[in-house]
This record gives sequence, C-alpha cells and structure tokens, in this order.
Amino acid sequence: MGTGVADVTLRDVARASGCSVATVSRVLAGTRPVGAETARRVREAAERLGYRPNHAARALRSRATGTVGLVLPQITNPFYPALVRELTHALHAEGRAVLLADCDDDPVAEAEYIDDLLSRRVDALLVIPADERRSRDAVAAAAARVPLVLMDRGCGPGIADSVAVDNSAGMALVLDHLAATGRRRVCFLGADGTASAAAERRAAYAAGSGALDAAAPGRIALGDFSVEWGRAAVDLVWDARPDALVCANDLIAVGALQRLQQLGADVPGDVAVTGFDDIPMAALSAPGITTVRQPVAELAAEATQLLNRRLASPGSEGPQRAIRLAPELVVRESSAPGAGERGLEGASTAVAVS
Amino acid sequence: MGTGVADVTLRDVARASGCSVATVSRVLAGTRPVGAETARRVREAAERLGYRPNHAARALRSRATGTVGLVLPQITNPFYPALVRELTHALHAEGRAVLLADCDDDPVAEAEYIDDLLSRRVDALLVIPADERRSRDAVAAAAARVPLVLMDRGCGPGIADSVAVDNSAGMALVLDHLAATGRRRVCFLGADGTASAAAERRAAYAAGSGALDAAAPGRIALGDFSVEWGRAAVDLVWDARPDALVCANDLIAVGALQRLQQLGADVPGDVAVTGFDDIPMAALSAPGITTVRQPVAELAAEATQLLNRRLASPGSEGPQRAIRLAPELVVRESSAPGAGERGLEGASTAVAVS
DNA sequence: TTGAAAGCGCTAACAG
DNA sequence: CTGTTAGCGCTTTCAA
Repeated sequence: MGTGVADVTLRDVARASGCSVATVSRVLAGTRPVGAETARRVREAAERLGYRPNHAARALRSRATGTVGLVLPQITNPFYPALVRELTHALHAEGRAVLLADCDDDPVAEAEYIDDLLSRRVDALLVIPADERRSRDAVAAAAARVPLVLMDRGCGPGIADSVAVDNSAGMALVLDHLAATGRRRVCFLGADGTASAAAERRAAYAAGSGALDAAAPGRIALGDFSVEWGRAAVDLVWDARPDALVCANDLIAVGALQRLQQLGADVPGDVAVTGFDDIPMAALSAPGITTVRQPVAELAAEATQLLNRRLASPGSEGPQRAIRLAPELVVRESSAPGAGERGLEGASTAVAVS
Repeated sequence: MGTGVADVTLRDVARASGCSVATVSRVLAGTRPVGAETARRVREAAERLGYRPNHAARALRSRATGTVGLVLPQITNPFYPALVRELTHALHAEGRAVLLADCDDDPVAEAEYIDDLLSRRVDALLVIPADERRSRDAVAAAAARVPLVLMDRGCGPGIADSVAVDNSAGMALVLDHLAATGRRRVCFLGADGTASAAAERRAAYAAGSGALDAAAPGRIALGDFSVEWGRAAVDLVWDARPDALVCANDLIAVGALQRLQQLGADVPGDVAVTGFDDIPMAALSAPGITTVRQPVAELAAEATQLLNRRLASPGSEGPQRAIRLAPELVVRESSAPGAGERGLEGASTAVAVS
C-alpha cells in the first residue's frame, strides 16, 4: 500500500558492492565479461537491496524498450484470443513485453494506436490489419520505422513480412474430405470483400469444387464473417438442396447449423456443414463442426522469429517474407458420412486428420 | 522498410522554432503558460518536422510511464476478451497504454509477470488473480508499490481495491425468474474451490433456493467452471428429475444443455437451464441460454476510476474500496415458461429484464 | 514569459 | 577486466 519505497538504483548497488556503476551494469546485463568474485559481490548486493532495473532509463540509453506492440481489429473475435495467448507467451519467453491495442475494426483508430506505439518506442510491431485497403498507409509508414509483421490478414503486397495460414490448402482439405465422404452438391457460404482470408477461401472453393460437381463453383452466397450471415445464407441456398455447406469460417457455420436445425434438416444426414479456423465454439456446438484448424502456436512462433530476424540485422533489409502455414482438418460430427441416422453418437470428439 | 529515419527531438524543434528546449517542452506538454506567438511557431515546427515525443525519456524524467499492466489468468477464457476490450479502450481514452500478461492460470508465472511489469515501471496494475490464495503474496507486494485494482475475482480481504459483479444479486435474479415461471425442483451445477465467483454463487444459491423448494439447497453438484463438468454433472443430478438446472457459469450451462439433448430431454419443456456471465456462446447456443450478464463496460469504467483516484493522490492512502456492480438477467429460450412445445420459436432473441 | 542548467538511471565508448 | 566520462531526450527548478 502507499507510494512504495524509494527505488534502489545501480549506484546504490555499486556503492554496496564497492565497484563502479559500469561494472554493476555489465554484471546485471551480462554485456561483457566480469571477474567472478566481483560478479558474485554485485549480485549479492543487488539481491540484498532488492534492485530492480529501470527499463525507462535502459530504453532511453540503449534505444530499445524490449517491448512489442500488438495491434488487432477486435479481441472479441473468437479466433484472436488463442492467437494473442500464443504471441504473448512467445514474446515473454524472449523477455519482451507486449503492448496491446484493440482498434475495434476501425482503421482510423488503428492508425492512431500505431502512432502511439511508435511514440512509445516499441522495438517492433505485430499487426493484424483491420482493413485490407484502408490500413495500408499507416502500416506501410510504421513498417518504415520498425520491424513489422503482418498476421492473419494481408494488407496489399510488398508492405511487410507476413504470416498467415494457407487458406487455399485448408479449403482443399475440406473439399477432399467432402468428396471422399460422398458429398457432391456442395455449396459455399462465404464473405465478400477484399480481406485476404475472404478472398483466398473464396478462390480456393471456386478452383476446387468443380471436381465434385460442375455446378458447384456457381453455388455460392457471399456476406460477411458472422453468425447472422450464416443463418441468412442458408435460406438463400436451401432451394438448391445442397448436401454440404462449406462455410468460410466457423461463425458462418454456427449460424448455418442453427438455421438448418430450425428448418428441421438433419446434419450431417441430409447435409454436411464445415467451417474454418477451429474456434472453441466449433468443438462445443452440437453437432461438433468439422473445420480447418489454424496452427496458432506455429503462426505465433513464425511471427516472432521474423521479428527477431529483422531486429538482429538492423538496416540490412533482406527480402520480404510471406510465410504460409499448412492447416489441419478436424473432422467432427457435422460432416460424418453414412447419412440417415441422427448425429447423436456421442459428445463432440475431435478427430485430427492429416 | 529499413532502419527508419533519425528521430527528431525536442532540440530539433527548438532550433527550428528559434527558442529553447524548455519552452518547446512547455508548449507541447501544456505544462505552463507560453506566449501565443511562440506557441504557434513551436507547434508549426513540431508538425513540420514530424516530432514525436520520446516516452522513454519522459518516463525517466517524470517517473511516470503512462502505462498500465493488465494481468489475467487466461485470455482464452471466453468471458475475458470483452473485459479486456473495455479496459483497453477506457485506458487508451485517457492516454495510457496497456501491457498485457497472460499467466496461463499459473500463480508462479503470474508473480513473475507482475515483477516484470513493476520493473518496467507501470504506473498501475489491473489484476485478475489466478488463484484466490496462491496469488495473494505477489499481489499484496505489488499493491504496496503501485496502485492496484483487483478485478472479477477476489484475493483475500484487505489486499487492494477491487471491482466485481455482485454474484449474490445475480443468483437471486435467476432464482426469482425460475420461481416466477413455475420451476420448483431446481438444482445447482456449480464449482467448488475458494474462488470468489464460485463461492459466492454457491452461497447465494444455498441461501435463495429454499424459497422454491425446501430440498433445493441440497440439490447441488460441484466441479469446475467447464463444459466437460457441465456434461458430467447432468448425469449426477438427473435421477432427481429437476425442472431447472442453475449453472454457476455459461460454460457449465453449455455442457449441461448438450448432455440433456443427448438424453432426449426437452429444454425448456422438461427442464430449464440457466448460466452466468453471458459469454457470446450463451446467445449462440440453441436454444439460447438464459443467463446473468455482467456489466462489462461499467466494470472496466469503475476499475479505471479507482486507479485514477489512487494515481491522483499519491501517498494519501484512503480506505480500500470493494465495488460490486449489479448484473442483469438475460432471458432466452432455455428457461422459457409454458412447458411442452419444443423450443424452436425463432432465433435466440435476447430479452433484457431489469 | 523565457532560457540555462541540472539530472532522471542507465549503457557505451574509451582509457587504463 | 574495470573505472571514468559522456550523454540518451526530456522535465523541472532557478534565474533572468
């Protein structure tokens, strides 16, 4: 309680251990070799006095704050918490701290947050852009000042290093699975707009679904990445009597499933439903939703690795990298083969394939 | 791309506007009155040169970083993203930045994160403790150094200011609603342990359910706050043929609902199900789950206000405050009255009561 | 109202 | 290996 004790500084430790501040700094930061006995004395004194380095001073002097800014569109988007978790863990493991900014899907707020983070001298920036187009200027400007990695969504070509899931590969996994389990009249419930996830998944469906049925590439309905759209979309395509609904993400799939159940359709007996991302709700929905799991931990690891590479070689630019990670198909009840019987064979048991 | 431009400092602005750094500082920080014409020239120069204050230097000098640490148990707990969102927005609105630490439900990691944040000279700390008991020492020590507000969960009495929902009031809302809709054989699916949410909700059920049925306070099953437990708990209480399952949080309710549907029970016809928290899944479940909504934005506002109060009067301790906010009952299909007919009257339409 | 000067706590040259 | 000497960029006395 209260104002806290007067802080103990390097000088105090130096005095207590009978050597210079520089030596103490070297011992504690491990910058350069120091005599064993001196080092011991310093450490002992630091411990005893309860010394805590002052990061502000360190940052001012060494021009590095040990801090990374994380800018994202909406922490309440159910896919992001897991990603944030992995990112913060990966960064903390390297001794960095994470400044979080949720820009509420607003590119203007996003630009302000980026500006503020830069002003706070973050060493690097991790950005999930709010908008493919309208985020571009702010992101490009920021990328000119600090190492910056784009995650999950694109932001135009040539802006910065980026890490994302391979959306095409994911969609191919879904289509292969549906083909293998005898579905033919597939149908796509997607999202329009230029966001990379939306566009790539759309394109992959268009490219791959023709193998199941010549008319499949034409059976698409485009809205946004929401449950509401999933519900509405079912009504638009139901007349075509599809035997599978390929949804561009899990939220759409959840909505579609709800509407199908309202209509009295049997999932997966009459129609299979698949999602994308593997948010928690996909496993907890009844029936569990077959989906494409993003390799979240690996995405985070790649992103921090890219940052570290840039951080290590300041100036020497090197080519931009766009890393795409292969996703994994998670088969659940919503796409079980063998139509007819109601899908009540058990709780949502995830089966990882591939 | 690249290393970024050499930073422009106060000195540069001073030179460009023909006055001293002190004056520039005063103009830009608005600390003291400055001649109108001078101020204009300074601002113009700062703008033209693209001056960005260096927060590290400012922090070193003024002993305030404008930064708040947010420590939480698990960002993937579906209740927290909304809270994090509101907290970051509230703090950003005051010009503060948020350092995020997810301690993965581990009190040891939590203590380390708190230590690191303190070392980074956060002005204040917002903590959702991982464990009622084992978080106590680290939290108490931190509270002695900076203003600290406990959120959502308690951490023993007399540790720090705290903000949370009024769990008892929430449980009372649920019980009143069930009573009003004719439910009598109610049953509680809760969580054991000392965590305040678990204990308070448990106690409130014990205190209030007797009014419905003398045996109700005895019909309880205790596990943890998970979907899995919700599923399992149904099997433990189903023999008692309850007409309502009062769950200690929404995850338990989701699990209970799944198991009930597997058992062929009609919800809400045969049995009502209620949750607590109003996580997104509660609305999206089918049927939608009646639950107690935590006033997330208000919780965040109260917490930042408490911080500001402490920040404003350093030293003058003042009494600790424990703020409890009244929750709101959200009635959905899972507790609809008039038994019998299957709950398919429409999408999950939320009806806010009280 | 403004400027000069001191110094926050630390690290980085540069000598020794 | 260690100490001395300069500051990092800013805010804040203290004088003018």
